[in-house]
Amino acid sequence: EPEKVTLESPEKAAEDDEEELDNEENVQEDQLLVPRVKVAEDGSIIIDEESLTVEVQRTKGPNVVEEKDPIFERGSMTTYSSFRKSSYTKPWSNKETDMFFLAISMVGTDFSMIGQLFPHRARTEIKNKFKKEERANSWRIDKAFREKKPFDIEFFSQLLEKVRAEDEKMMNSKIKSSKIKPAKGKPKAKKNSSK
Amino acid sequence: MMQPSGPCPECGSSQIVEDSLYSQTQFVCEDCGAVVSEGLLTTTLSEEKHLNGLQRIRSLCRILRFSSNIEESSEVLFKKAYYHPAFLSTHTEKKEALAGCCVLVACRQNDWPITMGTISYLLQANGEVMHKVYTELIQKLHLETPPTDLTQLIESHCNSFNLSPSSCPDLFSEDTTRLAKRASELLELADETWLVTGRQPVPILTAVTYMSWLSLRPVVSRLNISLINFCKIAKVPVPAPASKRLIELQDVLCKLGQGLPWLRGVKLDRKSVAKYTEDILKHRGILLRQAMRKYEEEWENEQKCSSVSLSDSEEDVQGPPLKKTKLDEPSEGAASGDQDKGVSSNTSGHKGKEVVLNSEKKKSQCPSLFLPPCLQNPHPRREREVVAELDVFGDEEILDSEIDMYIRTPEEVQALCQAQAKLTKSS
Amino acid sequence: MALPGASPFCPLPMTPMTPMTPMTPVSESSGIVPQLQNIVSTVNLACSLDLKSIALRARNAEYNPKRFAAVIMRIREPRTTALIFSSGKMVCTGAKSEEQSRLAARKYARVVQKLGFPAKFLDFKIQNMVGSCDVRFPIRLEGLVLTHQQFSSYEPELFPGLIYRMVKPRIVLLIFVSGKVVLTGKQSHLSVCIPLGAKERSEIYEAFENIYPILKGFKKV
DNA sequence: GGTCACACCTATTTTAAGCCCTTCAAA
DNA sequence: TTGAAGGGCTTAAAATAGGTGTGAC
Repeated sequence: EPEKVTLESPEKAAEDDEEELDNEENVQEDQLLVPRVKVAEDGSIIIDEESLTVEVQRTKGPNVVEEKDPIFERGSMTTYSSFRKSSYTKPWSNKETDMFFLAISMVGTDFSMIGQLFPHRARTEIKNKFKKEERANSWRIDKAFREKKPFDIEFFSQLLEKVRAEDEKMMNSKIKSSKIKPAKGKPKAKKNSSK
Repeated sequence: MMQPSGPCPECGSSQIVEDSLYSQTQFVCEDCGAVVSEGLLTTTLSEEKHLNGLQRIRSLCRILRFSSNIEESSEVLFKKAYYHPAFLSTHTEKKEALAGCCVLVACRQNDWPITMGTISYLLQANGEVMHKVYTELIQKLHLETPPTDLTQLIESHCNSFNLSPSSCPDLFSEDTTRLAKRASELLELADETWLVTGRQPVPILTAVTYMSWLSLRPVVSRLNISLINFCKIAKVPVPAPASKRLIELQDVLCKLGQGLPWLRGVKLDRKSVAKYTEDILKHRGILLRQAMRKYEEEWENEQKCSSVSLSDSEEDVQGPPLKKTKLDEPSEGAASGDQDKGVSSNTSGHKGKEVVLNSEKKKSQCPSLFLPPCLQNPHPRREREVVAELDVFGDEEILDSEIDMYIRTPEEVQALCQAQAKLTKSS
Repeated sequence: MALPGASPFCPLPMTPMTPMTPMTPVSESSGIVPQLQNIVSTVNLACSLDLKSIALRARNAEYNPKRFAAVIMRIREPRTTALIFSSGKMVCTGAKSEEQSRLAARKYARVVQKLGFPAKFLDFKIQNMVGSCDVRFPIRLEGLVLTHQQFSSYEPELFPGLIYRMVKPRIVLLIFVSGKVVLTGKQSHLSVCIPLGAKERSEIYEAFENIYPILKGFKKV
C-alpha cells in the first residue's frame, strides 16, 4: 500500500480522523514526490518509499553518490515546511458578543471564569475577544465593567444556550436558502460535532 | 539481553549486531568492528545524545550529498556547541535540532544553498525550534553566516519539478536548465521590484518557476494550466504563499510591459503577460531604470513638500504619493486583468484595452510602481492618535472612589463563592 | 532647544529627544521621533499576599495557580495590566509613558491596600520600553544583513523583519521592508542615577538616530 | 540518588509584516 | 475554483516565579 506522502504536518494529518480516508485517496492520485521521513532513535534518518530509500546507516567509507535519485540530485531540495500549532477561533456572533459583555458585567475581567461560562470557548479566546473589543469598542468594555450585574450561572447558561440555538438556526436557514436552488444539493448538513 | 538501542560509541553507526560466536552474548559494530560491551552501553544520556546528534549530521550530509568538507565542519561545530555552557542544560528537542543547525551553519559558510525548512523537515523538527536554536547558536558561539543566496537555490528547486518527457506530456515537459535560467531572471526581477524582501523564499521560487515554464512556451495549452495544476503535473507541493507571489510578479510584468512601445494597445493582463515575458525580461534593465528614475524624482519631491508637516509621521501619511497611489493602484489592477473592478478616478470607462495609459497618467502612478506590496496596500488605519500622555505625571492623587469600583462587596464575594462551587461541581 | 536643521515641526511640547547630545552638529537629526508603545515596570509592595483572597475580592483580577502563579489585574486608566505575585513583587505592563506606568502601579498598590494588605511602594523601576516609528522609505533588508552581519539576523523563512542588536545603546530593533521600525530594550545598570526620573527613553531615541543613517543607505536598489 | 544551576513552560504588554487557517462570497 | 477577509500565531525586550526538564557532581 502506498504511503501517504505529503508535507502536511503529521499532527494535523492525525487529527482529522474522519477525513483520513479521503485524504489518502487524494494523495494517492497526486503522489507528490516528497519523501516520507523518519528519524530513528540513534539519529539515523530513514526515508520511506522504496524508490527513495537512501542508505544512511553507514558512517564510514566513501560518500558514493547515486545520480538516479531525482529528489536529491543536485545536492539539495527546497522543502517548504510549516509547523505551527493550528488555532482557529469561531467568529463571535452579535448575540454571543452581547453575552460576552454580560459576562464581563457579572464576573469582571476573570477570563478563566468567563471561559467556564462559555463551554465552547477557551480562555485565550476570551482574552483575545477582550483585547479586540478594548481596541474597537472600549466604551462597551467600560460600560459593561461599570454596570455590575448579579452573577447568576443558571440564568447565564440558559440564555447562552438560547442564543447558541438561535445562531445555529440562523446558520441553518442561511445554508438551506442557499442550497434550495440547486434542488437536491448535498445532504451535507453539518456533521459538526465541534468538540 | 536486549539489543543496544543507541549507536556505536566508537563511530556512531547503528549497525550493531549480536555476535553469537562467543559463549557470552556480545554486540559488535558492523562498521568499525568495535565490541560494544556492557560498560560502553551505559554511556551517560548526554553522551548518547551527543552521538545521536553526530549521526543526524552524518545522515543529513549523506542524504543531501554534501561534500566531506561540510560534513566535517558540521561535526566540529556540533562537538563545540554541544558542550558549550549555553546548550548544556537545554531540552532534548533543542539538542536534536542543534545538529541540524550546525549543518546549516556549515552550508552557509561554504556557500551551499539550502533552506532551514529542508533541514527541519528531514530531522522532523519543529521549524520554530530550529530557528530558535540556530539564532542561539549564532549568538552564543559568535558565528557569522552569510544568508543563503536565493539565486543559488533556484537550480535545485527547478530540479525538484518533475517535467521530464518521460513523466509528463511533451507539451508540458521542459528542460531543467532552460527552466532554471528563465526562472533566475524572473527572480532577479522580483527582487528588484521588492517582491522578495521579507517573504518566505520557497514560495517565491515556486512562483518564478511556474512563470518561467509558462513563458518558455506560452501556448494556450500551457497558459490554461494554473499554478496549482502545474505543481500537480510536476508532482511538487504548492506552498500557500506562492499564489500571492505569482500575482505580484504578474502585476510587475504587466506594469513593465506597458513601457514597451510595441505593446501599446495590447491587452496585458495577468494571464496573457506570459506571452510577452521574454520581451519584458530582455528589456527589463531599461524599463526598470526608467520607472525607478521617475520614482526617485517623485519621492524627492514628496520629501520636500511634506517636510513642512512631518515630524510625527502619523498625521502626514496624508503626504501625497503614498496615499494617492493607494487610490490609483486599483486602476492599475484593472489594466492587468479585472475589467470592472477597480474603476477609480482615471482610466476606467472602456473595458476593452485600457492598457495604454499615457505618460501623464503614468507619472502619477510611478511612485507606486515598485514599492514593497506592504506599502502599496497599507493597513487601513493602524497608527492614529499620537500622544495625550502629557497630562500624566505619575504623582497625582488617586481617588478612593476610583479604587472602590474594582472591589467586590461582601455580598458579591459570597455570591461569587457560591457560583465557583457550582462551576467546580459541574465540571 | 531647537532641532538642528530647518525643521519647523515640534512634535511634542517637551521634545525630550534633543537633550544633551551636542555631538550631532553635522549629521542632522532624522526629524522622526519614535513613539513609545509599551512600558514595563516593576515595584515591590513589600508584603506577602494571599492571591486567592485578592482574586476573590477584586473584580478586575484573575487567578489560575495551575496556569500561572500570579494574579492578573487590569485597570482602565491608564489602561494597563499588572501581574501580582504572592511575594509582593508586581509587574505593570501596557502604559505608554513612564509617568503613566508609575501612576498605574500606584493604583494597583492602592487596590491591594484596600484589600487589607500593608502594601508599600518600593524600588519602582522601568524595566523595558517599546517604541515604533516609520522612516518612510523601503529598506533592502538583504543588503543590510550583509554589511551589518555581526548585528543582524534576517531569516525570512520565519519572520519578515530583520533583527538588529545594537550594542551602543543596548537596544534591539526590528526593521521591516516597509521602513517601519520597532525598538525595544532598556539598559538597567549603566544609569545608576536617581531611580525616579531615569531618562531611559533617550536610549530608544539614540538607537533610532544611530540606525537612521544606516537605513538611508539601503533605500535604493 | 540528592543537590545545584541552569533552561524554559505557563503569563503580561506592544509594535511591525507575513503566514496559516477558516469562512464566505463572487466568478 | 478562486479570492478576500478576519483572527491568531511568528519575532524582540523585560521583570515576576513555581514546576519541571536537564546534566554535572
